[in-house]
Amino acid sequence: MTHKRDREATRARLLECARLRFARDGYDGTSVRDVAGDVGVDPALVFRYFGSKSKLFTEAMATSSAPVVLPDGPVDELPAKLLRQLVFEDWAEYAGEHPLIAMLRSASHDDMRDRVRQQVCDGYLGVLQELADGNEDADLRTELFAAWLLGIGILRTAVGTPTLAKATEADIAPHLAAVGEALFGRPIPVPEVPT
Amino acid sequence: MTHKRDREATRARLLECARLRFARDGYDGTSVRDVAGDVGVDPALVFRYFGSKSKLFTEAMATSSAPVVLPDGPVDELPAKLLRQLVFEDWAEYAGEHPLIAMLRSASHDDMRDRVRQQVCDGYLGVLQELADGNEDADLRTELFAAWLLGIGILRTAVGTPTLAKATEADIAPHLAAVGEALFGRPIPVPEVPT
DNA sequence: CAGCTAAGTCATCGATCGATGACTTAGTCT
DNA sequence: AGACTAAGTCATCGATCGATGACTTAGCTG
Repeated sequence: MTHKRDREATRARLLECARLRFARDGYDGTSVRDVAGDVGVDPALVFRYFGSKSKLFTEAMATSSAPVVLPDGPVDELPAKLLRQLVFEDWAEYAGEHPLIAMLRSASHDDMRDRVRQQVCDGYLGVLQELADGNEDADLRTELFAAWLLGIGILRTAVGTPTLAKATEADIAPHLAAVGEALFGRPIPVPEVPT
Repeated sequence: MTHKRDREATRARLLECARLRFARDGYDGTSVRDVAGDVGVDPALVFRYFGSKSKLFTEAMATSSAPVVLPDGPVDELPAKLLRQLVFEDWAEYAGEHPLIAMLRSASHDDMRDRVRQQVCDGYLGVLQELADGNEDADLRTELFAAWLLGIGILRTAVGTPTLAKATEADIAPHLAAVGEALFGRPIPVPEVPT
């Protein structure tokens, strides 16, 4: 029965609470004292463990027990999987929203902006690109589709538009198929929604 | 030749600089001292004129010499007009972005969130709704289209995705027509782009 | 010029924030 | 038990922020 004082456990709890705060209130809206208070620990400990608020943010966004993993599988099913992950998955560790959308709350800082762009470009645009193969303007079509998914997520949670906020995956699925086909010129199957 | 000291002129300059700062750096990222400094005036004057930082923000976002005016005209042309206004118009007074997107930078505050939602719902969704007439899920289709426009704007300027950031209105126009038709089941004319 | 009014300034307060370094306490090992 | 180490705390600094109230000065009028 060792460790009531457990460095790694405390560190992990700090990261967990930091994730929630940063996702919900943004970088500026979250103080180190807030995070430390959630854990019930002295604020100075945060600096001992992470060095600075900025490094705490970086590590909190990078590490998660439910990490963001890009979907794979047949290309035709990617749009539906991305919709599910970006819009409908309940990212409990990030206050309910997808980490990317949560991170946009802190995007008034240039380095956060860069981080979001890099994540979008290197991640989501890459897996979508295959869908646009064979079309001219393939890159543009890809980004336009990504813009749609991102916009849906933002309108749903960050803005809180009435109909979209209540919409289910099954409600949106047929329109996903229609828009996907319009952009990529190939049939996009309606995802199976678990009932 | 009266008035080197002109209350209304100074007020107007304060509002102008506040708009730029708030749009570029967000609410938290902008200090009253910043705005006063831009105008070359004492920070205390800001409180004398506007009462509080929050009221300064409200008035700065509400008043503009280039006010946001919802497009009208034939419904078929609305999507193209909205795309132009939301994504391609250079809102110089708001640091280049549409006021709505600029305002999203301050959306970590709940009242800002409410303001954005109200503007979207009462404004843009209203003028778009007519396009979805006759479809089932009319409200949902409308919001999905609005989400697309918003997402394009955000990906273009706030995130800075490479292809979209360089895309012109003429590049996007054909895809606008395709997606619009997919969502609304009616032909959406490609907008005439001035050359 | 005198004097009034309004535009603008100065000094300052209280709170909060990120950050630092010295200190205290809990847990383990001999 | 006593000492050593690492986990956590305390006191505090310096900067910044929003906000307030008393003060100064510019500009018009008689």
